[in-house]
Amino acid sequence: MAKELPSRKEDYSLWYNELVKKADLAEHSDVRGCMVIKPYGYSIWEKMQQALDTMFKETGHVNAYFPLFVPKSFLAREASHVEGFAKECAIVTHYRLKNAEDGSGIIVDPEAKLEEELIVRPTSETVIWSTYRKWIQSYRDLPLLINQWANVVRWEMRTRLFLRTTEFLWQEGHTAHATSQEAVDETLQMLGVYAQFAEEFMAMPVYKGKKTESEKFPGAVDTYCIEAMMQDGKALQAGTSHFLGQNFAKAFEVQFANKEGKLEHVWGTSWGVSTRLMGALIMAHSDDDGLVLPPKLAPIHVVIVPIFRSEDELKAISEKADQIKSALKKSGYTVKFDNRDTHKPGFKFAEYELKGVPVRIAIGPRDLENGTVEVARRDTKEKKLISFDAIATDIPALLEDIQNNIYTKALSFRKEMTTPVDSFEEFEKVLEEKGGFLSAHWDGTAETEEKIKEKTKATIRCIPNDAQAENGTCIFSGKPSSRRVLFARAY
RNA sequence: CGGGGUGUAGCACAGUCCGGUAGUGUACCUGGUUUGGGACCAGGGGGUCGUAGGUUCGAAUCCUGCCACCCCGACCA
Repeated sequence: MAKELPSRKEDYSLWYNELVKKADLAEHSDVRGCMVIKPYGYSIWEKMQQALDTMFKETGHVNAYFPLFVPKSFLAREASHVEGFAKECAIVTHYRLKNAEDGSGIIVDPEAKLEEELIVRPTSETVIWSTYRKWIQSYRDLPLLINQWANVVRWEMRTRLFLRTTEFLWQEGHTAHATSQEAVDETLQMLGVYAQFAEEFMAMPVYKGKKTESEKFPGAVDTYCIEAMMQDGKALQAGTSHFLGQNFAKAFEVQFANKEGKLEHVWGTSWGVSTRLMGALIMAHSDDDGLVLPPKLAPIHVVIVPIFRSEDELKAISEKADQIKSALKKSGYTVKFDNRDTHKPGFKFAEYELKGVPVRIAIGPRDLENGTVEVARRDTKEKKLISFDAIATDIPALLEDIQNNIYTKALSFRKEMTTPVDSFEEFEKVLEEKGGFLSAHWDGTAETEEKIKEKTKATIRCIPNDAQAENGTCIFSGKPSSRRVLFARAY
């Protein structure tokens, strides 16, 4: 049929692309590398935003908004930062168009060249730290705990819906502190917030850890991340939290007077998650029938599909549906009653499965007679009849069960896909045959990391925060190592 | 930026080798019959064939330039 998806096992990329389009989440736009997030996809992103925003506020942060444009000179102030982002910047050079004199159309007016080019922000550290300079004078101004919801542009060579687009939506937190310890604590706190969000809301287990020197954020002292496992055995970096040390404070001369009246540079952090989380959500749970949404992020929790032959039947069913709707609304659930008579029930069943609605209730003449409804859950596709009176208690319990079930499923999948390996032969073999995370000893050098990447395309995803001390030898160089790190091929 | 591929109706594609004025499926519209897992029948509307130029009586088709997108690398949230 028209909306059938390709098999997930056969071609994961194709399956992913088709699912994103057919479930009405997003599509490629006519603009290079950019994406249109469609209303249904955006409503899921809004649920994510809400949950995250609440968590940010609970940890003392407030929202603000900073400019889209970064003067070129700002970017240049932090050496490693500019080096990291220089290759992928969109640059505004002119501010006016005009009609071509030969009538060939609209051209850039060469007279309107900017004296200093403006970079479309790839991230906002530079704009924000140049502002913080004005805001921070004394220890009394600290800590400064600000988050921004924004769009950023990174001119990537190759793009993929949600995972890597030229423009993407995200949140970026930027904080300033009086002491190093406080900034480190903040960095780890926000990493914890991300991990909690991924696990509790997205039902997606993540490893928390630290990036290696070569993988860390340009301008950071330390980069921490959460890493998730996708169903095809590739890892996905789902969020990052950076301890910036005094790097940006020094670059932008942000100093404060401490209690002794001495000037000190402030300590910074930044942390972000993006619409990439949408890609993670899709790839963590969905199947060949379409999207599988965790109830906590589903824009529609329950859809009611009526099965009817006549107007009278529809009317009787509608009454029941309204009762269900208001009962579940009281418990905070969103219910959709799809009473369209332009589509058959079978079509609707398939459509809501494609869109990942966690619970479907079907009501037909038989149910009206027996005082029942048919309840189908999206995650396992199980169907059962329950009595009409049980809905108000059974459905909330079912939704909770779905949330737990998909988390448990993802967790056991990740466990299965995390393999300790002790030799390079084994490393290559497991990577090729099974994929997933490989827990292995590494000598700590960038050279070894790079060579393994060259040979296998696997990178060190992180040094897990909870890695236990364990003496071993590096799988590649044979040199001594004191703990295992996580390798994987990644998106 | 290197290597490969594709641009034809909203979407998916055929037609291109061998030039003769636009097709199929699906979606859409109308009418009817249907409705417990993606309905069926009949009728209908919709296309500057990516773009600019060239060859020709005649170009979706041949030639040249340009543009866009996709896949594989390098880069990355």
